[in-house]
Amino acid sequence: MTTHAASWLPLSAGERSVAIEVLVHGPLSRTELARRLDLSAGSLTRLTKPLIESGLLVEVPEAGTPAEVRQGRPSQPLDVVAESRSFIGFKITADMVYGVVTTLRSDIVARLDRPLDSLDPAQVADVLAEMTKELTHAHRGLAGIGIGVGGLVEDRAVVRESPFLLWRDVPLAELVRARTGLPVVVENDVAALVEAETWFGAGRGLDRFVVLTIGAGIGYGLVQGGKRVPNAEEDRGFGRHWILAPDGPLTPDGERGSAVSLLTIGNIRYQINAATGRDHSYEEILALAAAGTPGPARVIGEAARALGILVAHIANFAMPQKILLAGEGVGLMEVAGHTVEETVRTHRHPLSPRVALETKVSDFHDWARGAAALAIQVLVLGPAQT
Amino acid sequence: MTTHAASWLPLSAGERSVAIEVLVHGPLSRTELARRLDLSAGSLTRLTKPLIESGLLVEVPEAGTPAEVRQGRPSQPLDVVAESRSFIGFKITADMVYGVVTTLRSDIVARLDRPLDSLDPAQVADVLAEMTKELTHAHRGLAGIGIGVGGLVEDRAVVRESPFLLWRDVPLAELVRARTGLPVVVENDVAALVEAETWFGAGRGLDRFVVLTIGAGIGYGLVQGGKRVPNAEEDRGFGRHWILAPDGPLTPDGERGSAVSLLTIGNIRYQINAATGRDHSYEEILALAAAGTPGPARVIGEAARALGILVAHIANFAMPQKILLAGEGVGLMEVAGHTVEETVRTHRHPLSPRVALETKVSDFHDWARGAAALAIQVLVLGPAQT
DNA sequence: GCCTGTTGCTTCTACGGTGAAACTAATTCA
DNA sequence: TGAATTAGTTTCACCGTAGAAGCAACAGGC
Repeated sequence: MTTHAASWLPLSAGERSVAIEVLVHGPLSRTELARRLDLSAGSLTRLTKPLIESGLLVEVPEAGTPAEVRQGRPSQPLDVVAESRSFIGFKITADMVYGVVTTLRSDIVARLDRPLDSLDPAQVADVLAEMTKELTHAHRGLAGIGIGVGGLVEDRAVVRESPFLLWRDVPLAELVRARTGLPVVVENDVAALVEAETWFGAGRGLDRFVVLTIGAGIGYGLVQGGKRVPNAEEDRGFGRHWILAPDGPLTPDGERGSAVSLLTIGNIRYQINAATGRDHSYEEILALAAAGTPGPARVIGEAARALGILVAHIANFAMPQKILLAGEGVGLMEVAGHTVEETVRTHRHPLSPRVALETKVSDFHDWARGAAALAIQVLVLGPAQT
Repeated sequence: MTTHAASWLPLSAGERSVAIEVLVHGPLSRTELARRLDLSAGSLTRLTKPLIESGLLVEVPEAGTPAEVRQGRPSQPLDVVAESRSFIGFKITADMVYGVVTTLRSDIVARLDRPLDSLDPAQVADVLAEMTKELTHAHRGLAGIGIGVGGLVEDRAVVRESPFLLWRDVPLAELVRARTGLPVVVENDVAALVEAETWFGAGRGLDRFVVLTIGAGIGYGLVQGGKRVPNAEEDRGFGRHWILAPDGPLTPDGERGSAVSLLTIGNIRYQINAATGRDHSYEEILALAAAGTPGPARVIGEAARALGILVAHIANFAMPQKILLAGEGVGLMEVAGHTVEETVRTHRHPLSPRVALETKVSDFHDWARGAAALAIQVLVLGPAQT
């Protein structure tokens, strides 16, 4: 079970679609795969054989449902050998690198963080290489590295511009590849999270899907036809000009009443500080709001209504089958989720279906996991597609 | 050149893609087609041969550009014989039926309107059959009929519910087919317009495309991956709950400050009437606003700003490559287009690309043309796909 | 005028992926 | 124990495709 990643890379189109279907949708029998992919039973025997021989798939002993007793020969589900390959994901912030090791299924099996003393690209690459080395000891079969960075990334390799890291035109993928010898994929952090959720998370199998992240900034990712719509020009300037409440608060960052002003953690803290003169953490503010303290309750209430309007707009105009709210700043859903849902309702046609809204408070390891998922994609699909 | 539509219907997947490419993107040489469809030159010879033999395609004598002198054997462009088939499109309103005859290219070659005395389905079908008969005399090779109806349409055949026509569960396609013997496609009018624009109009060849219609109501059509996203549940209730100006006007129809209140023809006239006590036509109001008359100028200005916000939202969240404004109520673009564009800009990130906005004041014949285009699609693609 | 280079299209052939049908395998049920 | 049922395999014939070679039609240089 030692790795030689290239051995299963040259997959034919048919094999690839089988691999992806099993990878994303869990154990599936050949018959079920034939149904889903619209192929004949014979083709499935042919396509699965090399995948099993290469060790990517295995026959598993009939997934858990002995309750359902059916007549006839029992099916023989196939599953990916999730542990056969490992992937590393990094999320780089201004002062820390967060790292995870995941399986082929994008399950996190290890975490490792490291402070950043310098933002010099070479030194950052050194840190990543050291972390990789450390992780290699514990996890065999490392097949690739994914790196998520806030900023504009080109060709999944070069950081064209990152205001947070003060980088311009840094060939990060090459720097890390040279130090580790592993294939490296670099991507904008939001984009990576969106891809990961599309393949392995809330957006699994969906055609139209939106990820909205709230944290230090606002992130927006649109998926259609199972593919993320690229939006090269914007990167993370999202939400600065999405005016949700024309007479909303004025903050240091973002237009008056914009999504950024109303929803980002920094600006919510700023509003509380401006109103009370005291500095509170985001969690404290949520707790105060939940307890009914007037100031925080007002700010959080306003944020919830703004979020409701935002979600309604997304649902009305992009028509996704599901919207995922992610990031560190979606805690307000717990405190004011009902306000959000109510606001969504008033901004939607009564006959339109309820918006499938999923909330996932994510930490930096989730962002790192997103980057690792990208490495999985590239390895399975080959560098070309996606 | 007489018709037997079925003769070229059983197209293979390859032939169909060639037919569509030529149909939608004008005369193309075999080499150019090979490039676009990613096929070999040999395949193109094979695929085009039966299409030419069946009379769907012809070789045309090198399209107009003698300026461009290239070395080597000149290419031999192929084009559809647009006149080889005719299609009828109908748009049914509460008091009129608007009809057009189009070519395969969706060019209108004739128009014919008829008042409706009764809304009884059978009598309406009688009128349509009569009009069809009349049109048959002048235009040979009639291959199909498309019908656009405001309301909810199922399976492209049955009008499930139309508040305008007071219909429920009317099998209109069957009624008309039985009377004419021609294949009939029924569709919601906005959906038909969207399809037509996607194939033959502003959205030609685009992946992501939005049509926003303004008239008696608001219509919204989203196209992704070249396909219209179905939105069965809503039909034409669009925009009633899209709040664009929270303190906007209150009207008989639509929520306060909604797109419907601010933009539809009826509600703009209502606002002017409420303010001045006098009744004006939409065109008169636009003229008054253009002349600077305070009341109309204010209402139209407010409408333009609302439209700008709406367009910005669509651009921000659905990220289309182009937005088409259509319908009878887009005349305000001529009067206040700059206000719209300016408002769009302030609601978008400065680095995001300008929204490709196209305006097309359409009359009822354009709606009928949309329905005819649907008939073309169904005939070329076969009844299954789309 | 003629040769050459270039580009477009056609013909022919070998190949690979596909489904249909016949067959084997493993189970339930009577 | 055998019939019915469902899963998976093997074999084979069939297309659709690309690739190579060849033919066709033009421009440019001599």
